[in-house]
Amino acid sequence: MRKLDDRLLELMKERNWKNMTEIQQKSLEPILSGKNTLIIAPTGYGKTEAALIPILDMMLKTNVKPVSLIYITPLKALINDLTLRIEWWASRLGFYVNRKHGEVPQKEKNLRLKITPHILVTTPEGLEIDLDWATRFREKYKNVKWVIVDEIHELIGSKRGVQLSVLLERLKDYIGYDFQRIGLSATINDEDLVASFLFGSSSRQSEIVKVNDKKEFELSIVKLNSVGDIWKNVAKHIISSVEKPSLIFTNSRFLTERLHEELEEYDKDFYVHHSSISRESKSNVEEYLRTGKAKGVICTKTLELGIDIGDIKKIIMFRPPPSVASFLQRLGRSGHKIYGKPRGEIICIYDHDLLEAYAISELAKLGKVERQSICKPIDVAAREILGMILQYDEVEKEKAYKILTSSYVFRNLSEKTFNELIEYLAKNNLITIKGDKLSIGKFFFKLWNFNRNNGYSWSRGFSEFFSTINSTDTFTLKWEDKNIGEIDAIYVYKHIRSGDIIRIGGKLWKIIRINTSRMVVDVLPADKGDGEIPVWRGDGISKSYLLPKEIYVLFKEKRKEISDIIDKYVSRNLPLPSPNVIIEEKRDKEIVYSTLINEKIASTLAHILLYLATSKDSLNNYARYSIYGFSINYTEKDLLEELLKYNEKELKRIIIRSILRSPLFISTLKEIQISYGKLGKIDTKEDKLIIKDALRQAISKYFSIKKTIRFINKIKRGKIKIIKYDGSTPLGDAVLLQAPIKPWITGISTIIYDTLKGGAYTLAELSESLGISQKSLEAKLKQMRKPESKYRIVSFIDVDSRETRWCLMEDLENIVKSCDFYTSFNPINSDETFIASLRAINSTTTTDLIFKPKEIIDNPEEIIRRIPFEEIGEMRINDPVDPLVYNISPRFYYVNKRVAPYLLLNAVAYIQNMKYS
DNA sequence: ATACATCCAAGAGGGC
Repeated sequence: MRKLDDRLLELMKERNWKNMTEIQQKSLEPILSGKNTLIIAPTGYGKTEAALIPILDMMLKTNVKPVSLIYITPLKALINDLTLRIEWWASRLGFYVNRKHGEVPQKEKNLRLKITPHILVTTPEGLEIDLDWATRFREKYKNVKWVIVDEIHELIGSKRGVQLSVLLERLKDYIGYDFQRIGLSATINDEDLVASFLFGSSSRQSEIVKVNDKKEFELSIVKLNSVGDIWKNVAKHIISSVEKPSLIFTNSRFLTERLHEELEEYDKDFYVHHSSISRESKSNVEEYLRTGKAKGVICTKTLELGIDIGDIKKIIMFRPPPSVASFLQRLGRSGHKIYGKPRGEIICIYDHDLLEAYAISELAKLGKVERQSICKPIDVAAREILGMILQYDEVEKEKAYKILTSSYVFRNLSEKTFNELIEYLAKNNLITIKGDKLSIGKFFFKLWNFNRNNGYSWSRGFSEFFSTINSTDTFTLKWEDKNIGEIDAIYVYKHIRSGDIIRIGGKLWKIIRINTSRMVVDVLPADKGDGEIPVWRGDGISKSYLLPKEIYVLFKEKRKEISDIIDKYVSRNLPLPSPNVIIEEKRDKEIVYSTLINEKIASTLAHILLYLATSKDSLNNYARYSIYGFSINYTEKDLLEELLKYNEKELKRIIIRSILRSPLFISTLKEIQISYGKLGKIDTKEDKLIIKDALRQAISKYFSIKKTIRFINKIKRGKIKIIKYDGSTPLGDAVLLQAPIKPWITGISTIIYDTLKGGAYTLAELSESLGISQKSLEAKLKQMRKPESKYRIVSFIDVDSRETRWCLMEDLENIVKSCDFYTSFNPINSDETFIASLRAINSTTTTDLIFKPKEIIDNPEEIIRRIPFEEIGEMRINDPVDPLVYNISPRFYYVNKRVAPYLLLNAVAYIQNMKYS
């Protein structure tokens, strides 16, 4: 074996290294001989040094010029950590290191132009920015000899990974050198796939090195008694089982907060960590872990990967993780020292939790991990074409196509699709095609605007162009100048009012002010009160495809750990759960088909049933799906049976149509259309390219057409048996716990109706949550208050904020009674006398009614009786002694007389509020 | 009661 440079050996001594770890030794040879290398080992095995040390050795031995090495890693926190770690070695050898991500101070970033770093640590987005936009620094990249991609398993299945794979090809083409590629990864299923993905068009020899991963771990699985207060039981159990310091993983942000609320009753040394609390609070919590202050930290996936958080004694998982990969990552956060054995516990609540827990632990022991799937998102190709044009000003078609197809992901992108794509981009003026040259189109910098405040309402910040991650609207919680956390905008609009107490980051906060234009909620610390925990909306975590198969094995082997569940089937004379049996359970409002099934097949079937139900029934239908089956709330007919009548061709058509109707497809469409430069409504003819791409992306993520057809064929042939049962099963119960899916209804008024339901919103809030401009929304709202509207709405004045709010007519009575709008409908003085001026629709004469607010409060029916027409065209109030009131009185248009009393009270409350305060 | 996470302008020119 080649001898490492003496200076490196010295440094190892300085670090007190007796030996290099196994993975470090194994990596030396392939890297030193210039091979592209994929290094696979669990966290904590020293993978970074395994790649770094041989590269530093080569850097010492050859006369390298900066930038020599690019180190790419997916998280900002990792960049900060790694920079220090790399700097330790590099600075002692005379090499400069620089980091780049969105939160690095400008000053530090500017430094790299003065002193070019030998090693640059950044994200995929950071590389994108440099190639596309950093005109000067880009030149320095021409010296790059090595690229390391860290945590590659985190990138591979996502658009970020696709983006990176193209970027590497762009880099290679730009510098004209086939640099050496090194990937670092945790245990993965398909090593060869990851390798091809990373190595792309490089013609270097390649090698995969890995350590024989010991799958040893200590794991206990407990099921808690669900009698009594389940939260108290969980808290008590955790208190008895926790070992300082522990990580307590949950599967949602809500649950981390909820669990903390219970645990802090027993012990103050528990903390919360998830993505919606501020960076500052997160780093505090991480510090508490390292210093030993924290007994336990309750967290989500945020702590699955990332920076060193010290020695964790025990991992507690509150309900099973969604996949084996995630289980191993979570467990791997304990026993971090190389030969330490990870120790953990899974707390189960439901029967199916127990099934998943045993299945996951079994799979982990067998060394089975989920396979990654790579899809071919054309929207990312579009972005990369644009990136190349930014880089070169002008790019030949041929060159753009060649670079794209040299990446592993787009290797099969046909010339036809490529041409369709660039012609479409040209049509939308994102690019201009002149002969065989592509250049930037006049719409590009309007869409990707430099100054969002001066831009059009639809324009995006230019910086967003570099990221493939789409972000949702959120409000930032601020206490004075400090960021506390973030809450979904929709949740703020629907549930938060000033004065409320909320719980976030494990602390209570009082809402002081909601600023919708700055998207900021001002809060103050509160020390008591029942804090409401916000709900954040995500995509839904899908469960591993390995689970239903492995759970079937557990049942086949009649494992004693799940004997309670087996008994429930045996005692009901039912066959044990299997992929070959569907138990059709008639439940309260829905039919549940319980079985063991791939989640994507279940999802496809649920969507088909929903589609069939909505075409027969109403818009109130919903369906559910999970690995335990699917359900539909339509009981008139057996829709699954009906499905068996169709032939394969018809089936396929129905499946596509159901998918096109699903919110999953629609949101995918909305997400990607911006990359194509398409704003507003999609046209089924004009925008076929986007529709096709969205359909393919949605299908690969959420559905499975082929497998579903095969599944239905199996039912037809009797290979899958359907058993009707007039009762319930544990798997059926699991299906009913899933959130229902609802049809996407075209037609803006239904969407407005759905959004308004149960609440009252301002125009700005509605426009924000619906993504419709205020102007067109207002026109629609005015239409919807007219008597002929299917969904009747009304507006009133929110006296506290003096804004107009809109709500459903049917909801007004409840809103009047709710404490949220108390001041808006309860006049300060209800003994004053007012005159209501009413005009009928299409009439010019007005009728006046004299009333005191008190009379309305006491007997609203009386004033309704005095109104001479059913529908009021215009209504406002007057004061017999103060004629000015008429001018400031709010006007109400198209009001049904049944709700008029409430609006009169609203007008009085508003006027008195103006007069007296 | 419900369903996670990640990312996001360079660099010239002016003022002190």
